[in-house]
Amino acid sequence: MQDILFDFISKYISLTDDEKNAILSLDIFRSVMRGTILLQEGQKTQDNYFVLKGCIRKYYIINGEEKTTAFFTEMEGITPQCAISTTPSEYYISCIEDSILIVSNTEMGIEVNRKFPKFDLMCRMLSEELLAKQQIDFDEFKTSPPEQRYLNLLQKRPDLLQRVPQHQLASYLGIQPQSLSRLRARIFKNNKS
Amino acid sequence: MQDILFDFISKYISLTDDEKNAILSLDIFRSVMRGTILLQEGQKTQDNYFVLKGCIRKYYIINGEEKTTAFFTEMEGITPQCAISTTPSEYYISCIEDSILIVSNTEMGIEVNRKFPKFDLMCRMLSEELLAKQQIDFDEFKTSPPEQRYLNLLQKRPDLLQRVPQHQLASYLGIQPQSLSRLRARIFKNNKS
DNA sequence: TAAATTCGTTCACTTAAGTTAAGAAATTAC
DNA sequence: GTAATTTCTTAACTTAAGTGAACGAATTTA
Repeated sequence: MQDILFDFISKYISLTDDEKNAILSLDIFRSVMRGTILLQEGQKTQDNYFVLKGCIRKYYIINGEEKTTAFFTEMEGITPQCAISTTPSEYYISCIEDSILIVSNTEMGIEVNRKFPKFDLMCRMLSEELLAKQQIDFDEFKTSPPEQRYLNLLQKRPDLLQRVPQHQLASYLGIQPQSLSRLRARIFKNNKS
Repeated sequence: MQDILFDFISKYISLTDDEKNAILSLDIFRSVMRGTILLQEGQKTQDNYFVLKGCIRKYYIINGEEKTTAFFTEMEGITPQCAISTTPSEYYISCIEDSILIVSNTEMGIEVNRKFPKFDLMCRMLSEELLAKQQIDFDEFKTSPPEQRYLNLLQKRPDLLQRVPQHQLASYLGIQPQSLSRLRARIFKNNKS
C-alpha cells in the first residue's frame, strides 16, 4: 500500500530511504468506510485528502438538494478551501467506496517541507498540473451541452460511470437525474438506428 | 504604471530597490491594441500574460463558432497550457480593450527565480490562490442554471457586463447570445411586475 | 426474510434553451 | 458622413432540460 504512494511520488521526485521512513512515521494512512463523511458544511479542518484506493466525493447541499461537483479516485487529492482560508467549509466530502486515504494536514506539510525541501517542488508541480487540468475541464464543461458532457465523461473517465451512482453523476454533469436517464436512453436509441 | 505592478507584488512579498530594478530591466511591459491576437490555435508560445490595465479574452473556435471561456482584467494573468506542456495551443487569446500587459516567458521566470528566490514564493501563492478561486467558480457554474449564472456574474464582476460584448459574455455563461438576450429581458420583466 | 428506503426509469407537462431568420441599433471602415 | 459590418434584440419554432409523480428494481435495515 505504501508502495502505491511511493510509486506515485517517484513520478515527481526521488526519495531516499530516510525520506520514505520520515513519511511513514507520520502515520498518515487511513482506511475509511464507504459512507463516511470526512468533512461537513460549516466545519473547519486542516486536513487534506489523497486517495490511494477508492473514491471520495465533494458535494454541496443547496435548497436541500445534494449537488455533487467532484469525484476523486486513485492518485487524486483534494485540499479543502477551508484548510487554506480557515473559513468554515461550504461543502461536504464523503466516501463513496471503502477507501484507503492519505490524510495529511497543513502543519505536517510544513514540517515535512522543512526537513525535505524537495517536497516543496513536488507540491508545486502537483498544483500546477492540477490547475492546468482543471482549466481544461472547466473550458470543456462550458463549451459543451449536457449530452456532450456525458459523452466526454464516457471517454475520459469511463470508470466513474461504473462506480458512481447515477444521480450523483447527474449533478456532476450539471443536470437532474431524470434528464441523465432520458439522455442516456436518447443516445442509446440513436446509436441503434 | 510600474507602480501598479509593485503595488500588486507587495501584497505577497516585499521587494528591495535592487529587485525592482532587476524586474524593470527585463523590459516586460507591453502596450497592446484592442483586437490584437496574442495567441492563436495551433501556435506554440512560452509567453505568459498578466493584465495591468485592460482586458484580454481566451476563446476556442469550435465548429466555426467562438466559445469564450475566460476574461482577464486588471491584476489577473494567464499562463497558457501550451507554455507548460509545449503542445500547440487549443485556443486563442486576444485583447478586447487597449491594454497594458506584462508579457513574461518561462526562461525569464527561471532567471528571476534563480536571482531572487522569494519570487518563487509569490508564484506559488498566486497559483494556489488561483486554483482555489477557480475551483469555487467551477462549482458555482455547475450548480447553477444559466439565469443564476448571469445573476452571479452581475454580483461578482459587474464591470465585465459593461466592458465585454454581449455575445462573448453569452458563451462565457455557456449559452447562445439569443438566450442571454431573452434571459435578460425575462429578468427585467419579472423585476418590474 | 420482510419491510423500508433508495435508486433508476418512464411519462406527462412546463419551462427554458437552441436554431433560424429578420430587422434595428451600434460600431467600424472608408 | 455614409456604407459596411458587427452586435443586439425579437419572434416563431424545435429540441431538450426541469418538475412532479408513479412504479419497479435494487439495496439497505431491522
